[in-house]
Amino acid sequence: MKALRGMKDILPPLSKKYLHFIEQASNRAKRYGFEYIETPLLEETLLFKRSVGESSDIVGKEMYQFTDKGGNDVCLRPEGTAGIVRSFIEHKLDKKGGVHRFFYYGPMFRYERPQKGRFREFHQFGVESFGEPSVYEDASVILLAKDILDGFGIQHTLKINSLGCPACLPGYKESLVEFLKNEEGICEDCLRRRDTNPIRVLDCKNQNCQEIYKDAPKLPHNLCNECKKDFELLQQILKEEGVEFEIDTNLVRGLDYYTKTAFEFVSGQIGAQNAIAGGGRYDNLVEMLGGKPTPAVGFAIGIERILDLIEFEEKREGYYIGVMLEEALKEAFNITQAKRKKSKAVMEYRPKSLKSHLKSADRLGCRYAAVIGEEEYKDGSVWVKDLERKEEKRVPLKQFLEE
RNA sequence: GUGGGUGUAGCUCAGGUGGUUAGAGCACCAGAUUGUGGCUCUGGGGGUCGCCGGUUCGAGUCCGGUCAUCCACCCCA
Repeated sequence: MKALRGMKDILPPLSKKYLHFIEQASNRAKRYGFEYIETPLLEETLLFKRSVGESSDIVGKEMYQFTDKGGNDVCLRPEGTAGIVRSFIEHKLDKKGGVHRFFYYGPMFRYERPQKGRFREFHQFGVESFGEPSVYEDASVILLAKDILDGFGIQHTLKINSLGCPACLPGYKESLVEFLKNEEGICEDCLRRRDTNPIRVLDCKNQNCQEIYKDAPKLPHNLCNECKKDFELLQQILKEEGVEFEIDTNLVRGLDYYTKTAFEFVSGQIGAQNAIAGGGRYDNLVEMLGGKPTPAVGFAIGIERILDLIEFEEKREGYYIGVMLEEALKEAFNITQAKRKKSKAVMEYRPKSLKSHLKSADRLGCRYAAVIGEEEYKDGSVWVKDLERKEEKRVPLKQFLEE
């Protein structure tokens, strides 16, 4: 038996790195006022069709979708935002008013061809902020993402763009479609996009298309006054915070729910799948899913892609406890349990040579090796060596337990 | 969904034109050093050579298929 294609077990030492990341990222999110939320991995298919959008590749061809035994059309979540918005509305937080900030992490599922940095089951850490229309919140969310990346010393480039709002985006789409109609030689995908979701042509990877779109109308040049003001203020805030960024007028993101601010953090060190975090504002989504109109902004970080970029070394920690004679086992087990009340303690049940114990203690990453040999057994003491400082001593059991 | 690379020990990989019992290094266990970790030396345990089929007296080696994996396209975190 093997794990399914594109699905990976996370075992040590990688799992240590994983936990470490979650811990650090969670702490940073809490500093910004975000609280933990967990929603089901399985949701009604309709939720993603309505939010992520049927024209997106994610919903169009990458969902793990099936009918459950009750006849419900369900699917494994391909992303985190939709479920949280559903939960936000279901628990009537939209009616309650005020600002609600959540962070989450966990597995997402997309049926894609696996590749470097791309798996069918992958993990995201993300945040969602509801109820705050101020562009300062967009900036906060971006700064939080950057804090997390910087905390791990991850090199990155930040790209930002503004997609506009219902007041200006439709007009832009029209002028873009008009432009596309007069051009020849655009790829088949783009022809399809022109009819379903025209702004998606902007991030087409086809070089020929990009050549053509150089003359296309640009998103930031067609914003309404409010969107324009916000986009400018966002840039100003970022500059004042010393954040480097570039404006990518072709950044549109693959999920249909984004409005206004869109951003992406990319890394040049992890292969073709270079987006390590992405997000933006989605002021219409709560309403689209049946809630009271509520502005919102958030991002998601790809954990696997981050883990590829961070170094994590565990320090020597705790006790290794072993015996050199069978009779001392019970005693050793007792002190192991006692030590576990305060620190890490691992015990070897097989009596063996001191040399062999030290080797094991070293390999297990323990700071101290405590061994009971014949002499210690006789006079109720234990031999302890600090593997880091290379200092050793023989102490009475009682004293050892109090250390 | 499309293209290319790769599947031999826990890991990294050798195994010209088919030929006896399939190898190395690292890792693991033990001993040298009978109470001192990372070094050295010696010994030991480990393999359905991805899987199925074909060719052949004989296949790790050749052929076909299949699966897995990696990388890229695409898409995205």
